[in-house]
Amino acid sequence: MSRKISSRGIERLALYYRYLTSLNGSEQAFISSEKLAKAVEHTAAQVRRDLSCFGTFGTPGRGYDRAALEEKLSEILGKGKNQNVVLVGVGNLGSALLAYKGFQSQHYTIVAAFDKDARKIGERFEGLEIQHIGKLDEIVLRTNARIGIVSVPADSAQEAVDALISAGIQGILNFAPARVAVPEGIVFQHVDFSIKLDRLCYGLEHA
Amino acid sequence: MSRKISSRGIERLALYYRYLTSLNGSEQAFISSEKLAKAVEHTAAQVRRDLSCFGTFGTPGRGYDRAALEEKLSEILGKGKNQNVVLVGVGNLGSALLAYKGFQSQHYTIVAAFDKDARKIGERFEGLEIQHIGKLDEIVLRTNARIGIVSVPADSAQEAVDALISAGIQGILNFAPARVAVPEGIVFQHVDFSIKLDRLCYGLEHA
DNA sequence: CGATGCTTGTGACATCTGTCACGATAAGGT
DNA sequence: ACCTTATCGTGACAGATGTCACAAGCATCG
Repeated sequence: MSRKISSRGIERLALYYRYLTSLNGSEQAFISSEKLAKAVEHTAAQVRRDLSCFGTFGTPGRGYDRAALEEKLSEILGKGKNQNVVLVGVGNLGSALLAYKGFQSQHYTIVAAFDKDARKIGERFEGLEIQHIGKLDEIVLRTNARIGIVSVPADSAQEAVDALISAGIQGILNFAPARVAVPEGIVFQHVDFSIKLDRLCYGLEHA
Repeated sequence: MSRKISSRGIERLALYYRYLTSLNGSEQAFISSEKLAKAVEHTAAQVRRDLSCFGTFGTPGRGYDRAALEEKLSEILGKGKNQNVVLVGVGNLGSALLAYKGFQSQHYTIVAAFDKDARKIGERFEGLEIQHIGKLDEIVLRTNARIGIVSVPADSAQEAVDALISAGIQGILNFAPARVAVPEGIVFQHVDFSIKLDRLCYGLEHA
């Protein structure tokens, strides 16, 4: 309880959770901070510190109850209930994301896909019919989606974000390589491939 | 020159660079740390500090020479020459990455795509013929590619990474949601969608 | 039931990262 | 030539993040 979790700490929690689910069921009933640390490539102290931010659920001499910890992390990360997600921009990246199994497996369901290109409307991807962006409000309302994925080109990103927010979306995962302005209170995450590539390239130059 | 650049600092450099190229050519000949900061949503002091790590190329009273700064950043980031890139795993995500214009535009060229599924070999995507993973060594050698993109499922990630490294690849951009071991000296970057989604979800819960 | 061994939770410390504020410097006008 | 204005570069500071190391706690065994 001693300290506030760091922003990066939250991502580590998600890693811990992913690891725990990956050894699904059985195995050992308890897991030590040491083992957990090895699995996600961090230090044992780091793991304990992160977890201690949300209470004390380890037992000295044994470690953490695997199932209980998994459950607790699920709760902390807000994975208790399924999350409905809408996606805007069904280009190459958008359709890859629609098909990406990594999302579906973990409590996320993409319930609708939108585009503004009239030619795409009506096409089906992965069982979803692409809808016109104009129907966003109605569908967000009906599905109670709280999360929106933006996979449009850079120059349409702000427009897409604005539309999502005005439709009532509270969290946005942006894949467009552009800075966008979001009002206070909206949770925002940016995934930027090309910056990572540049980062890689820098590493190669300065080896 | 005063301080060593931070890891995040490098990503900011890439942002500065992206911004500078976005106002391609003309406009104003000079740009201040203030303007640059606004554009990428950081502070002016941050921008100056980041740039100062690589020398002193601003002029008090005027700012930074736009073209010179762009050139300098290009050099720092190792973008002077074109980089050949190979891609392993042509599933949904892989084909999206092949088509992703964001890469091609900035000094990166995907020169080959590999898969281990025999049914996919020979198919063409974006002008590239998908090759069997067995040809990796030969093609890396011929094209002088230094960077590899991994877009295989989680359980094949380590295998793909090992193959790339033994073929002589020096930098890896991994999209598979898995931890992989890489030897000392290999530059490694991980893009993890689902962790970002989890991060988002946490933000929604603890608003 | 006490001794032993393992592992947690956390105070204190170390390090990394970002911000502030100000002296220094260049350009342009008077 | 000097004053004004704009803006840089950076020392000093502040805050965030990660590591160390150890007292305290539970389990197990003889």
